[in-house]
Amino acid sequence: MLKQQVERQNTPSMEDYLKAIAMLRNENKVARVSQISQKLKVKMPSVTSALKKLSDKKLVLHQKYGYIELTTRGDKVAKDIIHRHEALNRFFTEILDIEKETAEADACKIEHVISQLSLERVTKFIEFIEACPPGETKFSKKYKYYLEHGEYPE
Amino acid sequence: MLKQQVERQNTPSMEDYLKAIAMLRNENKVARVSQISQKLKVKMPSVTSALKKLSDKKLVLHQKYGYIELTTRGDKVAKDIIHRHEALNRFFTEILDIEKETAEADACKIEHVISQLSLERVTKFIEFIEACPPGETKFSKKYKYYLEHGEYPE
DNA sequence: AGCATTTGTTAGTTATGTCTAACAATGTTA
DNA sequence: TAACATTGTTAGACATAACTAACAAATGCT
Repeated sequence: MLKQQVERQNTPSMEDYLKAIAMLRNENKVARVSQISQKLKVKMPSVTSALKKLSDKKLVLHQKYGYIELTTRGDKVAKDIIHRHEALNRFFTEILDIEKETAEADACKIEHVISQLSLERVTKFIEFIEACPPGETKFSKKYKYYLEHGEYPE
Repeated sequence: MLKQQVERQNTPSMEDYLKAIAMLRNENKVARVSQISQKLKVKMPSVTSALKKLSDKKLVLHQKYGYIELTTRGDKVAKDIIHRHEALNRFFTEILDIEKETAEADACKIEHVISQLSLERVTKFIEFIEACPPGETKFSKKYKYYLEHGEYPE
């Protein structure tokens, strides 16, 4: 799988910028400084300086007043983060039954720090729970019952 | 429960120091600068300056060249972090079957960023899995089978 | 007691990553 | 096209949290 190559010389902040750029590109076709600024809730000069850093690291293409694009490498990193985010988000909402906003917020933090291995296991765990065979009541259903009543369903 | 009072005006770094002090106190009776330094893998001047900050915030008691103690407030914060750590660690090792070192490392990161709500749900989830009624094979066993064989046990 | 070692502190540097204020380029529109 | 608004950049400040080098206190040993 070789995901190691993609990992952890990037700070959480850098990862957030890459993720934002990738998401804006999908939504709007182009990423602009103002939009990244809005999405990440930082001021524009922070974006400019982050872009400089990411350019130096060959993760984005950007020249003064110009459009912003991810390099192939940047895109790989962004996709990896988005993937981590989605796995965690699913785990929190679908398995732990956590409300959307909290799940989002937690995924946004944890995606930057969780190890590849744990993420893979989380993914497998979701698969496992969803793959529950027809005869049995889904674990998630049982868990939700347990959450409400404090004991196993009959 | 009022755990909110205890949360998130403390940086990850501060939380690490408080945790280390609490743990050393339990192991050794006294926390010393050199030991905190070793445990957190930072140099001693970093510890000194962190202690100054924590003193200002009334989380530790410390005077020059003297012993280091947690205040009541500091102790509460430390206990909360240790509790988060333990819950996450159990989840990773017992539920996801992740190896000790990775589980530890991930818990150490995630304990600083996970929300109270998600942590509570993780705890409940562990309870739920362990509380599996006598008749049924434990979920964790089934999951481990699934991990190895890629499909549900018969 | 006196010297050496260990432990702790101070001062000052560095790296991130944010911010504000001021300026510059771009775009819009009358 | 000139004026204005929006967008982006630069310069410089600030906070956090680490570091090294140099010094000071405490401890241990003979």
